[in-house]
Amino acid sequence: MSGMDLRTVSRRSVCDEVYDQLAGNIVRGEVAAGDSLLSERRLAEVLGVSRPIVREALQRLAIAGLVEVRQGGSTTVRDYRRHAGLPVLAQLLLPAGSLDLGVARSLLEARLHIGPEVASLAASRAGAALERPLTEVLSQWDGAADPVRQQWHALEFWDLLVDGCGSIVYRLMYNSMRAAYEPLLAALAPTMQGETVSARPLAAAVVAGNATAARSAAHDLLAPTTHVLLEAISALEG
Amino acid sequence: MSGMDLRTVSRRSVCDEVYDQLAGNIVRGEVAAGDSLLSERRLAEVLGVSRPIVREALQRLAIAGLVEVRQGGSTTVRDYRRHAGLPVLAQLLLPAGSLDLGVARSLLEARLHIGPEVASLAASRAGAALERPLTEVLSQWDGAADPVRQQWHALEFWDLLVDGCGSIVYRLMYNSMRAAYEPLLAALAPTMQGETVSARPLAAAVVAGNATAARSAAHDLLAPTTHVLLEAISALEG
DNA sequence: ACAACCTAACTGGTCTGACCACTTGACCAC
DNA sequence: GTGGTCAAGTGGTCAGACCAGTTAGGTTGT
Repeated sequence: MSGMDLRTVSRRSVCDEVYDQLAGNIVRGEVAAGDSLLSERRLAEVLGVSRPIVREALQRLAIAGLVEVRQGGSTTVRDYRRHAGLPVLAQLLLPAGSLDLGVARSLLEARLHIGPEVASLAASRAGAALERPLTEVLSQWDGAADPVRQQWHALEFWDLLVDGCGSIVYRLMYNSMRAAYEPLLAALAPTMQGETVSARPLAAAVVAGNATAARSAAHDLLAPTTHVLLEAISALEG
Repeated sequence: MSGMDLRTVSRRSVCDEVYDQLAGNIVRGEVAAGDSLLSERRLAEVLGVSRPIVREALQRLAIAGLVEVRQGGSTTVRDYRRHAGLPVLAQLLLPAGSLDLGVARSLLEARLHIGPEVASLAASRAGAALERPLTEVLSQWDGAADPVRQQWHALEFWDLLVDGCGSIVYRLMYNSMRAAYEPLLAALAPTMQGETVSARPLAAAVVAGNATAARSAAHDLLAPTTHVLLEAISALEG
């Protein structure tokens, strides 16, 4: 049994499919901002689904900020750079199955800037209260066999820090950024492996309640892999 | 005509109403994470709308990360702290018409930490290219009669900086944070008025391409109002 | 020619009722 | 216990209809 490596089956509904197709066309720029979408009835016909399903997908696009729906008029594409929320990052990072390098760079930069702040806040606000959960996650992290499993524990580690920093804004940011990152996790796990050894000093600083030490420890953890990946991106861009 | 102060009529659809009711119940904690929602048919009956409308609202809740829908099983409430994206901030900041002070504090802190970074990046990446648009917005900002109009120009000012920083992540964060802030804009405008005088030095540093000066200028702009508001929040909390 | 009006043909918004696919839990046989 | 079976309830999808708002083009009056 232990070697079977099962995972939950993906159960994509028709609505998911429609949403992904439309969202993909928008973020890949195949329809420009201001353009009108086909009418709901036409879309239903073209996609071979019923109109309620098209509408459900359009509702999702609308609250994501990718389209604007007006009764009587046609549904138009919005400029996602101006109106979309952070969760759209996931679509932008992997627009057509391949990584968008500019988006990836932007994500790495933000991580490097916000991560240390989160660690600092967690140290001053949660401090010793994080001792037990952090050591628990750290031991699992060290014990993890392959880099992918390590990465999952790394995310859980940051999850604790983000909770500890007591900021709902950083919490929600983390959720959106994590959701964008997870599809890449397996591919990036080997590179990220270097962060493992720096986690203990960070945890120690946080538990000690030393905000400045936590900030710099977090920077020390994030900076090396950040720079490696940024250089790799520069190289790929030519 | 000039004194009529018209605004676009709000045209709330039934679906919007259902969404707001359900989202409000969730973020106000009136239903706990893990609880099951009523079935779609029951909700339709209770709310007096048709099932397709209930479904559209549920789709929106689902991609917002507030509920989880599973075919065959019941729709359950998720822990928004763990799964919701940044746009939910808008609902959390004004959950029942009155401000949530903890969320507001968190938002102010994040603004103070990220704003200077955005200014710094804009200085090093856009620099002189921002001269014309920034001076234009600044003149409008100064010329604005009342504090509310000033705030709208202030947002436009930051809009330019966020564009100039060349980071899609900060751009999307800004969109979500701005959307949460806008309903409060009128109430906070008098307090924010103090930021007006600090905008010119910030613009000058950015246009000069001086990243460190831009960072500190942005901090000088944001810090005073941030501290005033944080103290006001502390006072209100007792 | 021009302006105002009006109508027809779109658009999205909502409803109804039906059927399918899936999950759950209870019951039953082994 | 273990596994099979089944019924009830859930979400997933569909079809077709009608309401409500927008838009464009034609009509009318001047």
